[in-house]
Amino acid sequence: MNRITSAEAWTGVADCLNCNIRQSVLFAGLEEADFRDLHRPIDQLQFAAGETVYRAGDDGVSLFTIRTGLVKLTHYLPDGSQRIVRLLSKTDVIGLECMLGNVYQHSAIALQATEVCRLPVSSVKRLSLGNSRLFHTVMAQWYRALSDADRWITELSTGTARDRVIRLLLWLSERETGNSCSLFSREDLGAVLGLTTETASRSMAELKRQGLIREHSLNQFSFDIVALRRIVETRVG
Amino acid sequence: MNRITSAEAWTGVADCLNCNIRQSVLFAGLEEADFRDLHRPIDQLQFAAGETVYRAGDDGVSLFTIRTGLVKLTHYLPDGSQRIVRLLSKTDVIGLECMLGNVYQHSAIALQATEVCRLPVSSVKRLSLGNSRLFHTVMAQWYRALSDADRWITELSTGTARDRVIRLLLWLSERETGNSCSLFSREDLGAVLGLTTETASRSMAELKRQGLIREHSLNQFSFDIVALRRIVETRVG
DNA sequence: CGTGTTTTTGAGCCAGATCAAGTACGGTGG
DNA sequence: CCACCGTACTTGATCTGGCTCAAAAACACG
Repeated sequence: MNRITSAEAWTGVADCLNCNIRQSVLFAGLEEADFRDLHRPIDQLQFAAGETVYRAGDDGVSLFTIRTGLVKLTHYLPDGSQRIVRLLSKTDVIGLECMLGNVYQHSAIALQATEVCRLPVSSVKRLSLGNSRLFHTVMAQWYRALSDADRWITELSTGTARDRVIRLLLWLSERETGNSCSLFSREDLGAVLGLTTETASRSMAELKRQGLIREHSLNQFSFDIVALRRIVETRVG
Repeated sequence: MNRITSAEAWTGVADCLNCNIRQSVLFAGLEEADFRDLHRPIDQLQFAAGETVYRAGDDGVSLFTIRTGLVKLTHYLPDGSQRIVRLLSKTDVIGLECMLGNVYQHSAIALQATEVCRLPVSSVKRLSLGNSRLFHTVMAQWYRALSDADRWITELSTGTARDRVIRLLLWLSERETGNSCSLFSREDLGAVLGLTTETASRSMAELKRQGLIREHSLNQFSFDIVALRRIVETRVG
């Protein structure tokens, strides 16, 4: 297997000790000595929107920490359609499952330009046993993934199409700065929310018409977070 | 806090070394010496259907390994209704989140008569750091919870009401012996599948009428697993 | 500037929600 | 033992949000 496949761009060897998002990242708890222990360097890679980080069933030899961007994990259904089971962004780890199994459980595809650090599973396994802080960080990543999955079920798979769209916009805005977010294709939007592409499109159009969201450039939206939150939280009351 | 609350029955101190489901359980990897290390004994508790194991927001001081039975994790929505986010059974661990946070994230309620072992979080934390097998087992539990959540999204929150019901029946039969399962109230059924109670009821009635499932006693169903599987897997083709 | 792709919009239909009765069941008390 | 009651389940009638099928519009790209 080549280090640099057609679908990715190697952008350098990571300098973890001086990482600018280090405090929130998997290797936060490591000491200089630990890094000397790593036999292979940590590579930084870059993916354009639409490029594949890994495919379900691939040999799981690496974990990835997302530095910037947005990645979808998809599960393909027997009929060929996809259901997106998670969206991951800054400081999330993908591929954690290969600390246990041998292969990736989902396909991971970038939805925006995305930068990641690639970590060898073997090193993470070895180091996390002795290092209580890394152990804790790894477990925190599991917890985070599970919490996200719970939110996915309660917020993005429940309620009307309109509400689901709003909750997703709010969710996206949490991981960006300010009251805006950048969205992706209507097809992916539908696959996230368990709706058809048409319904996803209609819901967006409706929100735009009502002035609840504004699109200043292609798929770049801004909105009044408080107002939107009020809409989806006010049920009965 | 009392060791035995009104909603639970203490049934003895667990003898983990001779546990009959030990190979599949959290403390599988522990040695005799480790058990001597535990300051408090491991209690076994029993819950009747409908009783609460813990509530969302409670202080998370214990993990529970399920020995027999079925437990729902629910998330209450602002309007007072519930959405069930996971169903757990034999060898599953609930309350894992309190290895990181301080409180339980969901309410855990028994759907059937349920036996559990109660493990002090502090011990699991302490032991899992030094013991590579326990570390691995704990992580495997996270993985399992996450895989279940993924199935929940793709199988139980997607497709027609009928298909969802069938997938749930198949899911339940996996964790029981043979081609049968015991079900629970229609209200909970709806909360699992994201459907109304009425639709859940109608779907069950329809399956009965079509002879695809048989109810030999109250909420005890048997069916042809292969036939049901064919129904939900055959989409397009 | 034409061609393929994605998004939007329209019209009609249907699955599931809602509202409303009716029925079965388990428990309780006379 | 039976009448009564509360709860859960079932069934019916109607309504509607989202799906389906189809076409137009906007856009991306060579």
